[in-house]
Amino acid sequence: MHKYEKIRMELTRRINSQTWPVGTSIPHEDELAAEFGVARGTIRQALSSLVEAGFLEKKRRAGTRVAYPKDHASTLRIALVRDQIEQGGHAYAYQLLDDKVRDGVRHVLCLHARDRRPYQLEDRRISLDGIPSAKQADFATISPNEWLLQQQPYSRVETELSAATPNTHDVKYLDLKPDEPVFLVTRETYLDAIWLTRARLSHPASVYSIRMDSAFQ
Amino acid sequence: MHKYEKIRMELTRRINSQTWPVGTSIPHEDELAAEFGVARGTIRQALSSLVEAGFLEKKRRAGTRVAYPKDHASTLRIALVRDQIEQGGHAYAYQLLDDKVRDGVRHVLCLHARDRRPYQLEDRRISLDGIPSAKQADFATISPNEWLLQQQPYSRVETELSAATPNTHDVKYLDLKPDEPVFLVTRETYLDAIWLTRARLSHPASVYSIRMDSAFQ
DNA sequence: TCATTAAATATGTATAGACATAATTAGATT
DNA sequence: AATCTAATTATGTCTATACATATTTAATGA
Repeated sequence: MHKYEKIRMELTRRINSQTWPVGTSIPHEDELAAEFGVARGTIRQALSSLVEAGFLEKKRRAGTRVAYPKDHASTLRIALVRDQIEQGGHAYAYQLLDDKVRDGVRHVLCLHARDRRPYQLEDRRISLDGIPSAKQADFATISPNEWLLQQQPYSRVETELSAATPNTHDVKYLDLKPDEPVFLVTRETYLDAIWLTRARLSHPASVYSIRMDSAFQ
Repeated sequence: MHKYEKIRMELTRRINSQTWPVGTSIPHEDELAAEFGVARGTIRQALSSLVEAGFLEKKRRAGTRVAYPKDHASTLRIALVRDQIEQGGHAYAYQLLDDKVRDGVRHVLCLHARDRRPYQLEDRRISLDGIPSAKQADFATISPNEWLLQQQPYSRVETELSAATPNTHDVKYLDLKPDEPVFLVTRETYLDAIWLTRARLSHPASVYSIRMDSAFQ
C-alpha cells in the first residue's frame, strides 16, 4: 500500500469518526506533511481524491474544510448496451427495424435484446454532414451505437435520464406489461459546435435501472 | 491560462482532429515533456483529466492510448432537492405527511413542492442505532434529507435510478396525470458496515429528469 | 518448440524546492 | 467609521530528480 493511500485512509477515518466534524478546517498541507513525515505533494495526492469525492473542500488561503455532504458526486458510466448485457452473463441479440435518410440525417430504429427479451429500443439520428461515412454504414449486423463508437471522437456529450409513458414504437417493440413505463436515456453528442448524433434509448422499466456505488474504504 | 491547460487543449485537439486516431499510442510522457518544453509532472497533470474523462487509457510499460469512447464517464451530482428547486428560481415548500417509529427505525413520509406543485415524495427510513440523534429530530420544519446532511458523515452511498408505476402514496400525494409514471431515486447510505438510512425519492415523470453534460473545451 | 527467466521500459510514487495566485487580514488613509 | 491599500498566507502550479512497479520483450534453457 502506498503512502498516500494510507494517509487518505487515516484522513477518511478522522472525518467519519467526527474527529474532524463537518465544517471544521483541517490542518494545512505543510502541517499534515510534517505530521505524516512525507512531502507536501504526497499530502496533496491523498487530499485530491477526498476533494473529488466531495468529502473535503479546498479554497485558496482559507484552507481545507470538511464538506457538508450535500451535492455528493458519483461517477456514472453508461456502458455499451452489448457489454452491459454480456457482462451480466446474458445472451445478446441485435435486430434492425427501420432505416431511412431524410434532410441529411440518417434515422435508424433497432432493438437490443437480452435473453431473447426486448431490452433497449434505439432510436438513432446521425448527421451525415457531421459523420459522412455514416452514409455507407451497414446497420444490419452492427448497431449504430457500436458503429459510432468505432468511428468518431466527440468532445461533448449531453445525457438526460427520465421516466416516460411509452410511445408507439416502444409499445410495438418493447413487449411492455400493461401500464409499464419506460426508462429513457437520451444522448446527444457534438464535436466542438458540430452536432453529430442523437439517441433515444428506451427500456422497459421492469428490466432496466442505473446503479451507482460511490465508496471509500 | 496555465501550461497544463494549454497542453490539455492541444492534446484534445489532436484527438478530436484524428491526428491521433482512436486506438493509437500517443508519445511517451518524456517525449511530450520535451516537445512542450515542460517537466514530466506537468504533462502528467494534463493527461490525468483526459484519462479521467475517458479519452485516454494508460497502462504501465505499454504507454498511453487514445481510448475507444465506449464506457464514457460522466460525473453526476444529485443536489439537495431544496437547492435544486431554488437554484432554478422556483418557490420551494416542504410538508410533513407521516412520522412513526418501528423496530428501531424511524419512518418518515414528506413532500417537497416546486411552485406549489408536488415535486418529490420522500419516503425515508433512518436507523436509530446508526443515528441515535434521529430520535429527537423534529421533521415538521426541516426535511429528513436536509437534517441528515447536517448530522452525519457517511462512507458509502448506493444510488439507483429507475422508472416505475406509482405506488399508493405516489398516487395520493404526487398529483399525477393519468398513466404518468414516476422517476425513482433510491438511495442507501452506510458508515463503514453500519446501515444509516434509506430514501425512496419519487417524482412525477413530467417534472423531473436528470441531466449530465460532460464537456471539454 | 515451449516454457521459464531475466532485462528493458513507460507509467506510478515520492521528494524538495521555487514561485504564482487568490483570499483574507491587518494597516494606512480619507 | 468607512474605504482603500499592502502584507500575509494556504493552496495551486511547476521543475528536476530518484526510485518503484507492472508489463512487455528478449534471452535462456529444458
